[in-house]
Amino acid sequence: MTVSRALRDDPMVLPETRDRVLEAAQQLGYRRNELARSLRVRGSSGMVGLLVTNLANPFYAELALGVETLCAQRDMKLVVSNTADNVERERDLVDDLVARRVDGMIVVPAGTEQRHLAPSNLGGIPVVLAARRAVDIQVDCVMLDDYDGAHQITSRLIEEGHRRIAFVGPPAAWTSAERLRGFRAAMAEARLPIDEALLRCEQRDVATAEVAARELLNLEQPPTAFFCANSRNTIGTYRAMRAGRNRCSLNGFDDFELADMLDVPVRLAAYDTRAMGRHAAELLLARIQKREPMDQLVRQVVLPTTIVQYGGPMPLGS
Amino acid sequence: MTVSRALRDDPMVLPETRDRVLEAAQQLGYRRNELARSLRVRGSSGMVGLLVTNLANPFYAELALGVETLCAQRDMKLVVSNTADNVERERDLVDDLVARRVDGMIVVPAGTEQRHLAPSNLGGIPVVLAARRAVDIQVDCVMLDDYDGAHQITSRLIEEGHRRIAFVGPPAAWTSAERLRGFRAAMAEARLPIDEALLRCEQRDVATAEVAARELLNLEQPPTAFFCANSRNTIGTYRAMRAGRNRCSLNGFDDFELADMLDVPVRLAAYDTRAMGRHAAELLLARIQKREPMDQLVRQVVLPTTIVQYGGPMPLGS
DNA sequence: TTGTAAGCGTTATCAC
DNA sequence: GTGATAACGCTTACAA
Repeated sequence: MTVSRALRDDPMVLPETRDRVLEAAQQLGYRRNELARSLRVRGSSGMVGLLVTNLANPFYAELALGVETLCAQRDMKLVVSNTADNVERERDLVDDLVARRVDGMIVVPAGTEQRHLAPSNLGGIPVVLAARRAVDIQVDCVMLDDYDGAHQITSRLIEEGHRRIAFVGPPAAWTSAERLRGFRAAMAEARLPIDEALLRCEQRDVATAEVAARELLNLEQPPTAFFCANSRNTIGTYRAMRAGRNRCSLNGFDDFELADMLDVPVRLAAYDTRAMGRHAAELLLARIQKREPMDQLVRQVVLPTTIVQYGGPMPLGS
Repeated sequence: MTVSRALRDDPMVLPETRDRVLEAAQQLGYRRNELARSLRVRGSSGMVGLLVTNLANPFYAELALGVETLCAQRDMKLVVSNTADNVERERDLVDDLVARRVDGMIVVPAGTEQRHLAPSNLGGIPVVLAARRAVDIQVDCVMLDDYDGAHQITSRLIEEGHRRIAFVGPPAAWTSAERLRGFRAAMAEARLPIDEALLRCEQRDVATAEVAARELLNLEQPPTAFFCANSRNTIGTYRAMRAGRNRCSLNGFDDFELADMLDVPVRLAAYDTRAMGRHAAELLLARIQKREPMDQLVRQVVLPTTIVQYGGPMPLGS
């Protein structure tokens, strides 16, 4: 008992005793068993769960780092898993995190089926959604102003005279859908028709994006500009443009390394991914520490995007 | 007790009873407490620790994904932390992983001071080192043939007639030191002197690498070729070359996205990072399952590098 | 096939 | 200030 107190820096123990205990522990290589501790002290396993769709994507890696940084400050450990955009798997992983009694979790939801993320299914463990919006559930989330970023970029293209603008992006997980919505809205506001043949939303990686872009470039009436809904698609499109020696306007979502070094001007809706991770962690840690019931009042953080332009003037339309 | 058995799929329970239990559990949203379970069943918290130096570095993100993939197959969870190349922090994190009774851990050691990673200090928990060599301790590790990759690249440069070759890299953590050793060896074999003014080993990120490369390019006798010890330095050097409109031979370690799209030819010692993560996880899982004492026989996996060349013929020396 | 008792390593509570 | 006792939720061993 005294050992327990000493290791916990409880003031109810003589400094001398404390020192003797610590020394003995040192000698024996003794370490308090955190498993046993968390079993007794409920609501403090000292672990936070993080579920992302693809760890190797620089985007989520940055997000993870942001989360980790903040958690590390509070001496909390991160349990990270990959959902691979699979809702089934996500459900299982969430389940496991609950069973492990993590103090909270941050999830990039794989889909719009999110019932398993509702507070009532988590035994009171707080959740924060990141990067994607909550659908039909009341939980904190931090996301990007996807709609606005897409709207801004599209509007600029229209101002520059573009009429045939292609949209290439990943399957319509929420963020991509929002970006498409911003694109459509900007076109509608300018009373421009959308050629559905110029919309391609199935590309998850660079290789498939390149194929899709090439097909678009080979159309009888190719687009004069591309709006790519994420970095994978921007890079794939760039590859296709370069291979075909095409010269149209390249625009996209997400900044990426070397974007400013391409031999084609690029305009991007950029943002601070790491900050997003930090914000998510902040929301979560606030819930954890204040022990607020999850149904308190839901907080939403929407981070802005910044339009950046690399490599000289953008090609004009028509 | 029967519940415990039913949830564990113990055959010693009537199928009917089992079904009733499972249904009730479903109804009540009951989940077995994994913390309590791991407390009783020693050596199976179902968690693996992963310590990397920088999560946001695509290199480690890929490594993490490789590890995660394999662990997920065995239904093990990953506790990931960032050491930020800080040995003190690494020591604390290792300590915490031991206290959490992880089933094993994979560590990218921050330095050469690795006593805290020796089996005797881990209470029997197996470790595998990744990416960097074990120093003065007997543990499994999986690494790259850093020496050979650097040697090959340098040799080619010499064949191409280069005499003034600059080496730019991060501080001499093991991998960088090995690469420098390979560089020196190739030069020595060709009986070429090394101009120590062309060696810069302090750059951890792209920005500082760019500065270092610019300084080298501004020397009275600038190098005719660069050998960069990692992707951060390769990219930084590329930026400096491009800004200065210099045209010398660009070579480096690590493949990276868009390397093939630069407007300068590049030669790289490339390798499969994800495979490295998988190998590390395989070694670890083997130890975990076989419950081999850590001092059994140490396994080392050395992964080869492949020289790739992008963007046409490389500039010749002299 | 099911239930009982003990114990995993810690901490809350209450005596001393 | 220190120590005994019970309890956290589970599983192993054994009895019913």
